[in-house]
Amino acid sequence: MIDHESESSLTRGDLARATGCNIETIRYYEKTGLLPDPPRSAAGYRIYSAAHATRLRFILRARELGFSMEDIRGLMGLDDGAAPTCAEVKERTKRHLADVRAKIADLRRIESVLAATASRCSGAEVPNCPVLDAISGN
Amino acid sequence: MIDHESESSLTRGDLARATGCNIETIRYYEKTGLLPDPPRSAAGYRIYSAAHATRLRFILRARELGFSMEDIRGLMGLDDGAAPTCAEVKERTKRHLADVRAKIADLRRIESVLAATASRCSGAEVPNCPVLDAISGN
DNA sequence: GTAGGGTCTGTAGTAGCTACAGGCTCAAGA
DNA sequence: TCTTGAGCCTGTAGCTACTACAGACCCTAC
Repeated sequence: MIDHESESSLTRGDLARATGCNIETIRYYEKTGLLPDPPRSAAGYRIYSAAHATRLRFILRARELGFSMEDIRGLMGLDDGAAPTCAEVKERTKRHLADVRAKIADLRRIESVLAATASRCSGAEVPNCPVLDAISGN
Repeated sequence: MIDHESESSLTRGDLARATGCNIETIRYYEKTGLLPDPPRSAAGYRIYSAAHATRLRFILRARELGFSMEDIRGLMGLDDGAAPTCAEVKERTKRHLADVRAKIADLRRIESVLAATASRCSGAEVPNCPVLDAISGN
């Protein structure tokens, strides 16, 4: 059906394998507009090009860096139709970086509480559990 | 309807105010079994006791520490019907602590990439954006 | 009596996927 | 040529942990 000799003509499965992305995720990104609807074969099969693969890799990398789909839409200029300026990208990145740092701070606080209470715990079959007490606020 | 002079007879709104928990969240916790179904007044209004408030505070504190609802169910002995031993609690806490540390490590990796790329970004209206290049893998 | 708040139920929405069911299509082997 | 199995198609439901309604009921105070 699809010419597999041409390197830039991919089925959904091909694209999934080429990018390591779950095949259902690709459909999801299309549904939400992160990926454009690809052209179809006569039988209705999606036909992806190398450009789709490049764009999907961008999305996946941005997701690895913790950007939300909303952020990614912005980074790709899908929110207002125009490619964002470098200044806009920097602004978005800085906002995201601040979020990441806030999350790290939260988790560190949690970590220290957990580590402290777990270390006080004998692990024996005693009635008083320091972990449960700590959660209860005793 | 409900005797507000007795300190351990609360409506859903009372309980929400007393614990700082969203009123809808209380219903959600009941639906999922984290909180027991309270008795009802003649008109069908829920009547909570001080025990409910204590239990809800435990749940909220555990959530603050990042425990999942599944974890909390375990900590309260709702998964197998019996209160967990101290050893079981310690084990759960250690597993959760490992998760938290893994998340911190992830976020730190993300943070360093974001900080490095953002700092390379001029913020000018130039065509080449170091952030987008970094995401693209260039 | 009535106005206002509170409460009740059920349902739908959020993010970011993931996992089917049931049907169609395609390529390869007998 | 027929069949078999893999792949693709669509729509829908599930996940976590909530949150936000609508529309009906109830309770209290004036």
